[in-house]
Amino acid sequence: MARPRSFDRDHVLHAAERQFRTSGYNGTSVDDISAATGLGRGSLYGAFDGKHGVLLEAMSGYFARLAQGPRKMLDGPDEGALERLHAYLLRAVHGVPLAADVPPASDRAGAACFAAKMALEIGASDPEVKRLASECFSVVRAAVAECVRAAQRNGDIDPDADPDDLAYLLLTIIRGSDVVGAYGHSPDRLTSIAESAFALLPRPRHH
Amino acid sequence: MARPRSFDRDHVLHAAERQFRTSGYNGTSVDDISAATGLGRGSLYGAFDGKHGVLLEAMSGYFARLAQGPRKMLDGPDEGALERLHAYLLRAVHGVPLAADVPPASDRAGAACFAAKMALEIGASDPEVKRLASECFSVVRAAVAECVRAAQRNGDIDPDADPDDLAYLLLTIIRGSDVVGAYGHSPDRLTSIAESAFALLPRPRHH
DNA sequence: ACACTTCTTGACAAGCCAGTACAGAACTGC
DNA sequence: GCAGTTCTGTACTGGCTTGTCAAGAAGTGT
Repeated sequence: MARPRSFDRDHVLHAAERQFRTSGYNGTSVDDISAATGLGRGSLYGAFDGKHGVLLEAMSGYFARLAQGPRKMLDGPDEGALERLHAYLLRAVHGVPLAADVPPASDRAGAACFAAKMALEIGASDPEVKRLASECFSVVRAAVAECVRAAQRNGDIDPDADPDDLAYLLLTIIRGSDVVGAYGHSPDRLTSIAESAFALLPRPRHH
Repeated sequence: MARPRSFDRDHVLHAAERQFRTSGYNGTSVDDISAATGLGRGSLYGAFDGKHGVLLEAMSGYFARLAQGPRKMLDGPDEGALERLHAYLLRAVHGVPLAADVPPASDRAGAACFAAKMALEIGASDPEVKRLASECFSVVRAAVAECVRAAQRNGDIDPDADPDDLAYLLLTIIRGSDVVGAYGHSPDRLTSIAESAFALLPRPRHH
């Protein structure tokens, strides 16, 4: 029995995320968010709780989206696990797509992990941002570890290797490609990094 | 024939770097720099050129320091090259020390690559910062690649492996440990990541 | 059709920030 | 000791930023 919101919450959060991504947290003003989303100041403070609230909700939305990606690409039967890991790695080094778009190769910096970027900028003084970023990393790491275990069950990865160690290493490579890839290196180089990492995975010793 | 400066330039730049590291570029005001360095506004604008000038000079100083690290640890005869690479990797994942201090394990986030952090925050709109960061990456990558080549000459790494590919991969892991290590993971985990990466390096096939 | 609730818009005030200007201090060289 | 030059500290200004407030618009349910 009241006036409904005239904007799509997710759409607004996407626009805000894009703005935070390009200008950083401290680099974007409320007016910037207002311009990017089309919302007035009052609406922003009513629906969210100002700049910081927008960030937190945008990061939560990002987390929900991010969590789905690896699971959809990595979960599955043991048989194709290694191939799924391969495909995921190749895609992950090129960044996380903002929405359903394809990751644009021309703007690798803009496709860097949103959580990582925010955590690096303000995580030291913002425990909530820090926690959200940790969760983002954990969900990827867990999915990768599970896929490694599946590949081990299928005899494609050395069963003596610690799947958690490998998952940490792969996560580190993926995050590293955000910063290495963003500045000065071509998409081809990123692909080559992913291929090198994949080729180095410990294969089972031949009987 | 004039009054000399009463402060040590490098000392000031170190303090400014520390401030930029903890608060980010947009998160630190000129007054913050003033408080951190002890210099007044006038001196800051006279010696450097305001906030941006301080950042650029701090990054240049960082670059000079950074460039020395890998060279001192990695350059040398072919014989110990693999061991030197091992030692460097183990140290690099724990961050870059600010000065001659030991890298404090309790503040891995603060020991992240200064250039990478600044580039991620403002590199998209600041070509000079972007360029300085790229140079930082290049100097590390070149030193690592040279060490890989030395290890190959000594028969410790598969001669068929592309040393540049490996160097890119190792650089990516080192940069990734900045963000992965900073949030939620213990120093032991970082060591384990470095050991895993080292163990996966392609060894020469036995004759 | 009406009353009620919520949303939206624009404006406002208090505070912060970067950069400048000016006055005084300190040091050098003669 | 003095003139000249540079450094140092502080006050000031114009602009930007954040968060709030009040007035009007837009639906909802009866």
